[in-house]
Amino acid sequence: MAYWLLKSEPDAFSWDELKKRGAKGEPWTGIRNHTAKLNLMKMKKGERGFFYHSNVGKEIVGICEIVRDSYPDPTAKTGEPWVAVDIKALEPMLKPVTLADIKAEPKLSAIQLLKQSRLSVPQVTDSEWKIVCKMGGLK
DNA sequence: GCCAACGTTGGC
DNA sequence: GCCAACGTTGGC
Repeated sequence: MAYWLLKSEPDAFSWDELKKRGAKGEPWTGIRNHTAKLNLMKMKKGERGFFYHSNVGKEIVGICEIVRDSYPDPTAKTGEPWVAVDIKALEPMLKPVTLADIKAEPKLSAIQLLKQSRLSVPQVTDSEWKIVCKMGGLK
């Protein structure tokens, strides 16, 4: 079981909007970066990710679940290699975990979110996942 | 194949 | 609004 972090600017697509999609979820399209694409391709149905609001908020607001393995991104031009997955909202953080919180936690100093701040789909390790869940008030 | 120029992302 | 990081493009 791998864990992920999905960045979204809430002005473009927020956690609340994802929640409104319900169990059907939402296609996660528009990734145009090869590192992020490789991560999308590794995602398997049933795996989980943190939903992070970039720019506005800068905090992890909830947990989402991958509900469909990667498939060709319908918003890509023909012949382009980009892929998408579908995700749905699983549960909100009881307390959002901010970027400042993450930076202030020594155990999270190696998290890819901090190491590669521009990567829109970084991976999260098992131990990082547990720490952030705890910080967010979840078991 | 190198590297300068440029564009984009995202934190501050 | 600025700037650092970094990916991409294009000239050589």
